[in-house]
Amino acid sequence: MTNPNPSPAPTLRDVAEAAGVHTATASRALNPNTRRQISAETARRVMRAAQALGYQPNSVARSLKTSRTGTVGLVIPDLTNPLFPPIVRGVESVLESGGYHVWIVNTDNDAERERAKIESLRSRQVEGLIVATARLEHPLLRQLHEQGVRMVLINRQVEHLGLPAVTGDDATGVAAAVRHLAALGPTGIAYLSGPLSTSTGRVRARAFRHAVRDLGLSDELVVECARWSESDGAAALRALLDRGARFTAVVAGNDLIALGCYDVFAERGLSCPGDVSVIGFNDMPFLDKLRPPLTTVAVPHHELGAEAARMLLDCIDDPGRPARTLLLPVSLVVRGSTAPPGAG
Amino acid sequence: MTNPNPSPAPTLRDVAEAAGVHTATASRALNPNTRRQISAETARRVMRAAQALGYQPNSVARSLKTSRTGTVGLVIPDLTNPLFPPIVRGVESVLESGGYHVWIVNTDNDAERERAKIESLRSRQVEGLIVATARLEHPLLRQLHEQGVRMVLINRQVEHLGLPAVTGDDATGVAAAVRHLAALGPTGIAYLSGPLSTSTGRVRARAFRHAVRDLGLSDELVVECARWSESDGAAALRALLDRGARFTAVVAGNDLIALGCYDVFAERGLSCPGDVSVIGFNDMPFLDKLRPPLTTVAVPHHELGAEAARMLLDCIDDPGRPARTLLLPVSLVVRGSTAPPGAG
DNA sequence: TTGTATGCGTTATCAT
DNA sequence: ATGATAACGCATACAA
Repeated sequence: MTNPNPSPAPTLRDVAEAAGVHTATASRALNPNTRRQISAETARRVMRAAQALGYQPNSVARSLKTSRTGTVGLVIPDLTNPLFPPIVRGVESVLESGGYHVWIVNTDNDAERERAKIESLRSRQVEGLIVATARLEHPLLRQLHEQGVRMVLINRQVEHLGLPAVTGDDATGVAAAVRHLAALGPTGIAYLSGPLSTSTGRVRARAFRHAVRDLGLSDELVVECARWSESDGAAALRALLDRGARFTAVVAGNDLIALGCYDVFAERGLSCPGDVSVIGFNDMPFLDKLRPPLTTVAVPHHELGAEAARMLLDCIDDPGRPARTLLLPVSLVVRGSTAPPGAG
Repeated sequence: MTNPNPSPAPTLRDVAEAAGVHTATASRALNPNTRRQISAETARRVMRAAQALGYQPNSVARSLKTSRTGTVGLVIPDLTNPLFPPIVRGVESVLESGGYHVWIVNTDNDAERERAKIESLRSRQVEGLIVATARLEHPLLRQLHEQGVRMVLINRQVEHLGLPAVTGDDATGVAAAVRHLAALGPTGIAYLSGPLSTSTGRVRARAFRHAVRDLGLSDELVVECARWSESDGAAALRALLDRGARFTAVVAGNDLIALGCYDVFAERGLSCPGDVSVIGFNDMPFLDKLRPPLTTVAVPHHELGAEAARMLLDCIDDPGRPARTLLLPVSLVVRGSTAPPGAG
């Protein structure tokens, strides 16, 4: 049953010999596009031989010959962040129907690892890249762009680079969050920002300042988190509390940062939403089952991935086409973590 | 800035010409293993030329020549299940330090998609497979095994196939869960099983029956879920309640099924753990923030992935080595979803 | 319709 | 130490 020493995989040559034709003929018979050049009879013979031998074309050889691999790379900062798997699925759903295969790599938010992984993707001749790790300053992406690498950014952008990108409408989402909190009653609103080295962090933070100022509120209560993580969110909120800031509502840069607030509430004996309301960003799975259920801004992650994939296919088909930025609509999802101050 | 028509990537030949040597010499100079055959002087010249041209070796061509791709495939049923990303990370961490790259594919729990993806991986000449989609009856995996494909199963096994596998110690975990519930007081315990077409489903269900029988309790309260999902878990619990079953505790086949129970509790006005205790399996992220925090059995997913990767490396190094099954220890994590009947 | 010949970019086996 | 040559498996321009 076990077969430690399998016979080598059959090649096109084996098929051709079995069918009594030349490899060129076999190649044409096996390829749907060229099959019509071949008599139906020989085509059948070849295909039968291939079937019998269990022939599977060697994509490596084919790619070398055609200089087309039919693969694109997808660069993700952290697959364990629930935000990204739906993006992956969206990307795959479109690219697969376009005949492409997706090579997912994880960078762990590490620039050196990112460099190595992208280098590996390129050496494997991917035909394009979908990148979710962009920072505002990103020499590597800049360089790739200058080298003519087909590339679409997702969720985040690079400054002054004119790269095609698909993101959620962060500014509108943050504004909606702030308005929702303000409508609950007079209040001070704090903002726990994601890293300002990313466009997402920067855009949301700026939108927060604008939104609170428009309402005549203070825009001073802002703390930056070093990473988009629970622990950094917790640290930021602790810092805010420790400096004696007065507020009854928190907007978090994303859901993970909001979850960090939950930890601090427990530590400090604060009730949410009674003492402090919190609002997240992304609407990652299972937020409705938290204590309390987290109010958040829903971003259509699957669609984000799908649209980015479509854009990449367009880039590959027509390299000269101008770069577009697509902003997908977001929506406020009100749950139990926001309420009028002093209520519940 | 934009470069729609980039110059073609430099090849080894370009480097050789620039350095004034033959391609063979350039190849040897650039490869750390063969560099010592070359004079230090020419090696330097070649490497400098490569640097200057921005040369990157073409892995496709190299793979064709060496018949080694340095890649392995990782077959995942559903990346959006929070259980799998940590496994992916574990696999990657080991394989990368072994010089391999991981190609992740998502099957969406669909057999046809699985077949297509694995075929694609094979045509791309992956050197081995780590498979997390196994069913007890799995003709495709059986066939691959007979063809001598190097393969390690993770989390689930195939019946009667003697494939190397790494899983959590499900039976011990379920037994611990049942004992925990029994210790809380006299009670009827129900079991919401995962699909019995998977080894994980089968092993856990059997362990449940044994555990309750050992305690002199009924083993009749078992319902099978068609999939490992929240909605199927909810449906199973509804079915149990609708047939008037009497129980004060539920063991769920995994955490998602347990989350489905939360939905039904809300629908039917049941309090957890007051009316019914629930216990999950896996300890996926964020369970501690649920209402109530979910008691569960923690499985070391990262380690699962890492060990499977080590096993695969062993299989590749020594194809003749006998298949081993590795059972990693699990641990009960008691949180708020379990309590003595009628309490809190 | 089919066969012949060539080359994709690289490495390995010969020579020298 | 380096160069010449061939070959990996396949697809295609060209010839027949």
